[in-house]
Amino acid sequence: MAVEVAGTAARKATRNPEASRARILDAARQEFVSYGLSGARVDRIANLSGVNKNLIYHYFGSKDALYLAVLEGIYAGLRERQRDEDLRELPPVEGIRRLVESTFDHFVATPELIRLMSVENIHFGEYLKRSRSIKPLYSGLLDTIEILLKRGQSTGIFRPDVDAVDLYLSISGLAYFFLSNQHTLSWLLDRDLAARRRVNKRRQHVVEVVLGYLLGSSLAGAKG
Amino acid sequence: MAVEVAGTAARKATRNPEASRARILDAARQEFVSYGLSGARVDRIANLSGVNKNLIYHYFGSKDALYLAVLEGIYAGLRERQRDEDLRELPPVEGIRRLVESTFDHFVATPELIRLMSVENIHFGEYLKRSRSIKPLYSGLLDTIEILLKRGQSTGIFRPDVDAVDLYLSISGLAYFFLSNQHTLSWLLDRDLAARRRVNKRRQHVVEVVLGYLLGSSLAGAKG
Amino acid sequence: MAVEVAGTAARKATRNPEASRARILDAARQEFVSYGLSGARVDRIANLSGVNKNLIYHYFGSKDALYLAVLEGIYAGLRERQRDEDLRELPPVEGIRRLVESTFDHFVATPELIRLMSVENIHFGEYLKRSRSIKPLYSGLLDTIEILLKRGQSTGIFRPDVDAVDLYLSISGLAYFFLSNQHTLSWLLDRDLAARRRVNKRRQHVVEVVLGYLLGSSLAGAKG
Amino acid sequence: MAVEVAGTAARKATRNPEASRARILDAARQEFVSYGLSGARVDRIANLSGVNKNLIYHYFGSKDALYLAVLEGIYAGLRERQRDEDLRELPPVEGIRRLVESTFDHFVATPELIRLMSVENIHFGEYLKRSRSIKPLYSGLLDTIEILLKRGQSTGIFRPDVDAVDLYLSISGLAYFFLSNQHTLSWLLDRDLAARRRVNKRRQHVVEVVLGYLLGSSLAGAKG
DNA sequence: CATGAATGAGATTTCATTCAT
DNA sequence: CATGAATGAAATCTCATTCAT
Repeated sequence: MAVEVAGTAARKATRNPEASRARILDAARQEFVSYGLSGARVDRIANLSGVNKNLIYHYFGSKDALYLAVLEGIYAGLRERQRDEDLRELPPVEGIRRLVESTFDHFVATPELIRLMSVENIHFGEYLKRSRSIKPLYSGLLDTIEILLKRGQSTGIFRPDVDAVDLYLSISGLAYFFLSNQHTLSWLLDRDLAARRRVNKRRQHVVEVVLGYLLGSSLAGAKG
Repeated sequence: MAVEVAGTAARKATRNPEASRARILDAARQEFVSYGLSGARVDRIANLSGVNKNLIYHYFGSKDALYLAVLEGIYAGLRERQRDEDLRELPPVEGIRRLVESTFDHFVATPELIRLMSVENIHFGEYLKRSRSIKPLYSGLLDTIEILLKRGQSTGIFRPDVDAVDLYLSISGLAYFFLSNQHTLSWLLDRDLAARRRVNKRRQHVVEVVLGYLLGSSLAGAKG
Repeated sequence: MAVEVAGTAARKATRNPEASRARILDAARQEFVSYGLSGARVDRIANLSGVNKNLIYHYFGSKDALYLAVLEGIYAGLRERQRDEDLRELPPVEGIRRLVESTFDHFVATPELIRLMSVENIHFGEYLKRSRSIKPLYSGLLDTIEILLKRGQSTGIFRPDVDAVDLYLSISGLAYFFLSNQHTLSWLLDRDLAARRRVNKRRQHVVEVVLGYLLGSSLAGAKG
Repeated sequence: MAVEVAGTAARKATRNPEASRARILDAARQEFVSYGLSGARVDRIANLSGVNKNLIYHYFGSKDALYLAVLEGIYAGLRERQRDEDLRELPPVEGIRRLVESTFDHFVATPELIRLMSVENIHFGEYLKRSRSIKPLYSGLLDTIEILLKRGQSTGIFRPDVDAVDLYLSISGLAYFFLSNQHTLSWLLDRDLAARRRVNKRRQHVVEVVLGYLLGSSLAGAKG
């Protein structure tokens, strides 16, 4: 009888275990994203998902385990979209540009990701480390970067001595900080960092910084 | 003649309000940094600081107000050390380099700052916005960057069309992400990002990225 | 097959929400009546009602809200028993006599009412004013008095110029003070005002005062 | 140096034990009157009186003892003003009228008295009973009433069989209820009972009720 | 006489979790 | 599979009172 209605309001029982499970996960993601791990409330998750609180424990065992399930789902989405393997064949500059842009875009499109990454680091990454599913997602990422770097360096367009890890951290960090700390920064700098124009501008800037660094002569490293 | 003993164990009452207040703030900083706002426990702060729990409420009024006091203290420290005004007189490249380095160094030296910034953004910056003391600290920062940029651009060493806000976000972000997300990144990338060598290398990299971007021709922005 | 045992000792959980709610309300009434609002203790209410303390918050939200619920229950009982509408048809003297007696009797039968009225006035009636349910109970009362007064005055038995509000206040006040201040008055006047004989005597006295006033010539108002 | 300033704001230390003691009592009266015994806060009394909290304990020993001191002060004032002995010589009607009026007037002039009487009865009169000073104040009251009654009855103007205790309770109760329950009654009856006109009207009404009863034929007691 | 600092016990309220059906 | 009722432990906060000077 129950009609599935999209939205966030509470709904009636479905007698459909898959749907219940999914709705719990959905609500939990919202809750953990909004309030962090300690700040999240199981009661609110139950209300939001429209299921009985006990079902949450039935399916997930504990608040912590539920958080971990949410975390895994979010990270899976991140790496799925980055799909870096496709980039390996591209011309190096184009490949890097695409990697920078897709990283930036995914961060922008999934603010939940940013917040959960912050939350997880507040908790010293201990839940991430418990996960079996997340780490494998990262296996190919550095390889992709390394391949693009090597190809770019072999033709002399990219500066030598660029570390793939550092480059990855820079690509992510240039987008991440801007987004993760948007609330404090907007206030402190008197700019609305969430404004569409600002975001677009930032995207271009990040690309320029990464490519400017890679393409620039290494003189920059010399004493100013 | 109670001897002041350094460390974290509880101590006896001091009958010295300044000292009590300071010890509470100290313990609170540790607690909020370790567990976030929701995860922090007033009991632990009382134990850690060696004062009666009530004294915390006597001096600070509430857990939230105590958090705000900690936040203000931390931010004051950040901007105090950045002391950007001194940099305005330097040659532009040198000025930027110093700004990058001091930002990086302060972040590294004050891991508490990074964590509290994360915590605060998880809470949408609402406590920061309540503070009267923090925002003024940021008033001169963008001016400094703008001055250095202008001077560098007027002699043609810096690329044109660089936005001071974007530059500041990049300088900070390149250091911040690496530090704030150290726990998850170390695990996912199979590198110990906290290792001294890694940190030093990162410092140099960040300088190179920023200067590489500023000094590089703007061709980088062109299609790959 | 848990057997319901009457009394005030704690009982096991009933898994019957109506019963739990009722037991909480019951215990709360006793507690607020005995100690006032500030003096009441949620812990005692929990013990007395035999439920977990949290259940009180689950059902009522806060100590204050629980107090309001108790207050509403008590007032509802008062006006229900007064059932003044029935009196409108009676001969005026008989109607007033019955009103006086039923008011007196209900006050005597429900000492909790008197105490809660005192408690509420100590708190400036602020909870009463928050209630949506109480005020409507009083809508017909003054009408009833007015009707009886008019009819008695038209035949000349009741003195003219009697204000219904004043009459109601006198009817209530003559009974109320005797009961509400019983403890101090018994001590100060060296009489046991709670004694059955005294109460019966007082009941008769109150009727006589009210009717004596209404039936007497208005000469009494003249300078002695 | 310290200048004595009238008012309720906190003042500096006076090094004047009598003044300090008086100021504490003053503030305590306000506090107990406003919030009752359980609701009163020692901290507020200290602030209000402008003395160190410890001094309160120095002079009065405990919150309870301070409350008792306030209570005694208030009751002393009541009986002092009633000065019923003066009334014994008056013509009976005049004597009763004066007693009614002075009781009413003192209640109106000293709202604190009404509230403390309520507070004390909420606490079952247990503090009053501990007082040595209060009870003696009431010794002559019933005698006065009895004398006036006897004289009025001997000349036939007053009805026979009037109990002095009942009469006293009626005189007080007719004024007390109107004042003590002003907050709830004003709300429930949709009348501002605190309005000057209302109070004046009530005063006259109370006199009329008492004298109407005393002067009326005892037929009123007969079945209506 | 007087004070500012500090305390301990206990108050209200919260919250993850389990019970009984 | 699913639920509404209930719980225990612990959280934040309050308040009368005492300490040390």
